[in-house]
Amino acid sequence: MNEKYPFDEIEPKWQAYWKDQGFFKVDTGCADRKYYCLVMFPYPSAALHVGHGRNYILGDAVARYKKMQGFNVLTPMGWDAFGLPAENAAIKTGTHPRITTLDNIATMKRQLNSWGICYDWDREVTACLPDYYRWTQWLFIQLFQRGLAYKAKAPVNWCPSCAAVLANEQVIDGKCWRCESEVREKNLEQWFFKITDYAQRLLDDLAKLQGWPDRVKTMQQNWIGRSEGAWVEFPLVPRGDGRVDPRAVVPCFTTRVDTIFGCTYMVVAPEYAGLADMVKGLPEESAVRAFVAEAGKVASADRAAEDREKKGVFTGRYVINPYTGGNIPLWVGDYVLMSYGAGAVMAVPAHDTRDWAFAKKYGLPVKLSIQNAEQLLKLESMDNAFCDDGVTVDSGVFSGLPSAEARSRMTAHAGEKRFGRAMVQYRLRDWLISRQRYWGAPIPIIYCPDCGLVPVPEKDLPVLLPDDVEFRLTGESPLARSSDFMNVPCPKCGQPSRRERDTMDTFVDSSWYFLRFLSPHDERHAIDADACNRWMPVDQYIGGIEHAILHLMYARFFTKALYDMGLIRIDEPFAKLFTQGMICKRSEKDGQLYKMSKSKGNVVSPDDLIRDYGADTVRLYTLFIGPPEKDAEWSDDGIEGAYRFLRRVWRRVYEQRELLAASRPLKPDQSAMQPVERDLLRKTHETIHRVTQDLEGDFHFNTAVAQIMELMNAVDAFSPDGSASDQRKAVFRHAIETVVLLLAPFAPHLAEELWVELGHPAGLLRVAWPVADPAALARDQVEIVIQVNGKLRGTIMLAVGLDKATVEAAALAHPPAAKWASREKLVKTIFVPNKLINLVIRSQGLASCSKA
RNA sequence: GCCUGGGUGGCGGAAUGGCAGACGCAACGGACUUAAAAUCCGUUGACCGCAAGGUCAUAUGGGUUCGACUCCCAUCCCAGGCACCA
Repeated sequence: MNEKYPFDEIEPKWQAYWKDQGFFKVDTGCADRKYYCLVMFPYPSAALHVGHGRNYILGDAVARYKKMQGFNVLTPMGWDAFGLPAENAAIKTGTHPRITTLDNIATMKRQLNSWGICYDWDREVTACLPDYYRWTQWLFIQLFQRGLAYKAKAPVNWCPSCAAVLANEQVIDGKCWRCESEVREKNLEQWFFKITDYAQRLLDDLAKLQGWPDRVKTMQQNWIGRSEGAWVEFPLVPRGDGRVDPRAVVPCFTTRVDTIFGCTYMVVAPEYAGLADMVKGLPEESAVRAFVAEAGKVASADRAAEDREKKGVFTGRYVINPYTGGNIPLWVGDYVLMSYGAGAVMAVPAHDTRDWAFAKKYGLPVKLSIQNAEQLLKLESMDNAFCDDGVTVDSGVFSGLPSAEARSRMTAHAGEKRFGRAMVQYRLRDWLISRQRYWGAPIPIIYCPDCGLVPVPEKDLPVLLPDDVEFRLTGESPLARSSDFMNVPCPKCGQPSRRERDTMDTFVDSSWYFLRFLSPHDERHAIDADACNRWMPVDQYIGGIEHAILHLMYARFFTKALYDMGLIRIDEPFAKLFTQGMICKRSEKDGQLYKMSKSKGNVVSPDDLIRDYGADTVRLYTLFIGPPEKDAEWSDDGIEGAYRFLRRVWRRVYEQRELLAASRPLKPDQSAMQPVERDLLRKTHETIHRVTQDLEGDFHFNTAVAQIMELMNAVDAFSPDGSASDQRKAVFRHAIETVVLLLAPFAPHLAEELWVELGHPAGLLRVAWPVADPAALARDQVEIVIQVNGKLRGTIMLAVGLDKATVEAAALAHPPAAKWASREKLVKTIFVPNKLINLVIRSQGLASCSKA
């Protein structure tokens, strides 16, 4: 050992040691004290920056802490390795995505290792390799066979830049989640997963997720968007020319059936299926057609903008309000969405802001059907709709009812008269999973002219990606141009057929990988049910908030679907979820704070930092930077502080090496201790207690590290010399050993090295996490805060456990407090044992005033 | 508009009813050094005061309480989610 802190020597040494010792190898046959710690597996984009590092460092610290607590810790890692960036690179450079992806994986794996992050690499899974995507395809077929995967023509989100469709969850503010291009609507035949079948369970089971942050649950709840209401059918008034309508009713969904007596017109979406038939041959037909054509040209994102002026035209048709029997005009309007409810709305301008605006614009009638209990509504003086609940008026037999009651009675009435019923609608749409791209798992379906859609038989899986493709951006899957791939006999009848050309959304790959980690090399099954039932759910899942809806909802859906298939016996995959904040850095260009990204030019490479300061410093600073659930700003100065601290710990052990070697472990005899020794012993155990609490709570690594720094400050202040008593040396040694143990999850290399220097056998992960000794925590004197009228006026040291009267007397004898108290009349005293005494005083004059 | 969070020194942040600013960074002063780096010691919320000490201070304004960063009400601002979803 020497004075210099040789991180560059010790770090590779211990990394090799952990690997050789197989510290994180797990036998999933046994699940005693199991702890499945999982960090979201990354897309192998290129190289990691320190912002990415936060997840892995958090996860590694948790895994090491749990390991030291004696848990059987499973921490696997893999690669979400299919995806567009690699294919886009191939279009530019011609290099096959497999090559760039595997290269990137090698780089990132090296970086994770150099960070000292330990995984059970024997369980590594790589989504783009056939031994994984074979099972992704198998799972697709299981979903297909249960009707949970289907093909349908529908208006879908098309990203022109990615030349592929997107799921609803992947459109953020009308833009592609990956490249931020404006998304366009296209009517295409695509593959969907029927996640809407699970809407209610996905919503209900959020209640089971006690270990999830509320905001993630709220986001999923909003996304699922359940609303209760009624389905009401409005009969079409037969047309005058004798033609018969194919469908005689126009149904709509409403959450406000209580307002229906105020419904003065009805509006259908421009895409409404029966619209062309309804207007055929009418004088209004050409105007309706022109309107529909015009609405189709506007991007759906623009149409959805709330401040956009609503437009519409009269269809020439009328419908009958089934409650009033009255005729009301049927309009077509661009503010009605085809994709929600029935694609039609009953318009109640008096009680709906949007209908109000539309009615005012086109001069449609407005009728009150709800009164406000607090303030009488008058149509003449209203300048907007009244949208709150109230009491029904002018509503026939339903008049005079509170809104809630009116809704239930009126819905029941619709049921009796068979023109409607209660209904629940969800905002959630089915998950669009086909992609017109190469670098994904091929959808294992064959189109036979006679048999139709035929799933690829299990024995023929995987459907391998062909190599004879050219990477071009055409909007059609490159697979379509591989004749070897496309042409295949029908598995059922043998006649020439064609394969599905699209590949699956990469979110399918990540929807089940946490199960595959439990049997990564199983060549006969996708999932090992026994291992899953023993080891699932994941005890602690760690990842970014950006997946609050996307990955985290898809994975929940998959788990539930697999549960229903009887493949596993758990129906929620992640017991606890931790979403860490992003690490940002100020851009040198504009001084603004941005998430680290290559395009912003504000990335910090871990490679340089590990070279200059060592992995432990980078880890410690990353944990210390702030509360882990919040975003944080990377500071180059901050890392110096972490480095200084670790070097100080190293130097202290080095400087005191002889004394440390000479000190015997002593049963601390507190009665014989001097106060400074007693204080350091107490500080040591307080630190153990608080660090453990911080880790057991919400991973407050920042305060945990601060506690250890405080203990180290106390150790430095203590600094015994060679002539110190055995007792003193032992207390010192105990404190510094505790620093080393507590640092083990955070700065593991340094901790391992110093542990050996302190004369212990190698292998800190086998050492039990320290437990605070209550006897050491005890104190015989406490500092009591003296307040006068709630203001701090001094502190005194007193024996522990004194009663109120004694403390009050001591406080009154304390000069500064006595000065304040003596002037006035003592009214009462508030006493918090061992903590505080508050003397409440009133001036004589004031006291008499208040009596008067 | 609705739903979540949040607003504390020069900076990152601590404290969830009981000493506001732990810990770290930066800054300043000092020691060591030919010098620098590193290290060590000290100061550091604002204001008044020679000092003892005092006053103010946790977005703003009220309230509850012996006592409020913490609880309640209102307002402003910031971030995230949802949003023409009937």
